[in-house]
Amino acid sequence: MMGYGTTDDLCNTGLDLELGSFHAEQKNCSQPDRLFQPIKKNKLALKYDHMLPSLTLGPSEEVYRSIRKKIDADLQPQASSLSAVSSFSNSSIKKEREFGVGEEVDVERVSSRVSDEDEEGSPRKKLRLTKEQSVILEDNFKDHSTLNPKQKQALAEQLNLRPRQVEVWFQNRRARSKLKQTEVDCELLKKCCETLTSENKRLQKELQELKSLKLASPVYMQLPAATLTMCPSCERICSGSDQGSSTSTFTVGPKPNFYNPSTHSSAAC
DNA sequence: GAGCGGGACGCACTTACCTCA
DNA sequence: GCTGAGGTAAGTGCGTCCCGC
Repeated sequence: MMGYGTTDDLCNTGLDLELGSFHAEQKNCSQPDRLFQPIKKNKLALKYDHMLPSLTLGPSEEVYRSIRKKIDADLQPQASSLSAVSSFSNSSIKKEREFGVGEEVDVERVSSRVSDEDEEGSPRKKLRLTKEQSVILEDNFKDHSTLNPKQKQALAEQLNLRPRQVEVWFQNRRARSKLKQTEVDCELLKKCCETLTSENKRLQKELQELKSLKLASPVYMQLPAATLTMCPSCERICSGSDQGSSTSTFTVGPKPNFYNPSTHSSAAC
């Protein structure tokens, strides 16, 4: 996202933090996605799918365990690295993942928002993505922070996850990214605020000094202000028209930082 | 062409689970 | 073993956009 300048850049030339542009970027990215319309499904059915009684043709938990044991023994060496290491902490959900990948993909084509909750309505369990899966997802996120349905599907197949899981991961990743960016923005604004505060104090002080100076010696104040410059190193105010002339300089103290870089020339001192 | 309903999608907020100190 | 904090996958509700009628 957008290039951030240094704190100094921001504070000296105006604030340009572009807060919120991440959002805009997201929106723009997501627009083309909608050109691709997947097969649609009734919204209500979608929303309450997980509450409907379900008929499954899968094995019971006990049967599953025995089958699982055998499959583990038979297929362990051939299992893909991704599916083998990625795991839910709950065996029943693990069953769903490892037995029904092909079916799940078909279901997801119909709806990307079907709950991952298993048919028995058991409480959700947490999937931990493997390091490899995370790395691949991160790589894809670097390329594009949003996915179109085709990309989602492809990635899901590559990672042996459900498209919904890929979608959720991207959503959460975008949220994390935004949060992180907000923190960075916040820090920048803080620093900027501090800089402006100190600058304000300094200017107030200078104003006070100039006011007292005006009262003390009104002579040089009769000169047009635009013709006055001050060298910060030697602390002398010079008339712009006769720079270099020692007769027209005024020494002011203690340390008024009254200096215009655009008109300043070190030769004036 | 305007209006409307529905689907898809993203985001904000929240919950629930897991890990670790 | 218990506990609280932090991380994160997943659920929910809402707003917006697009499309078909």
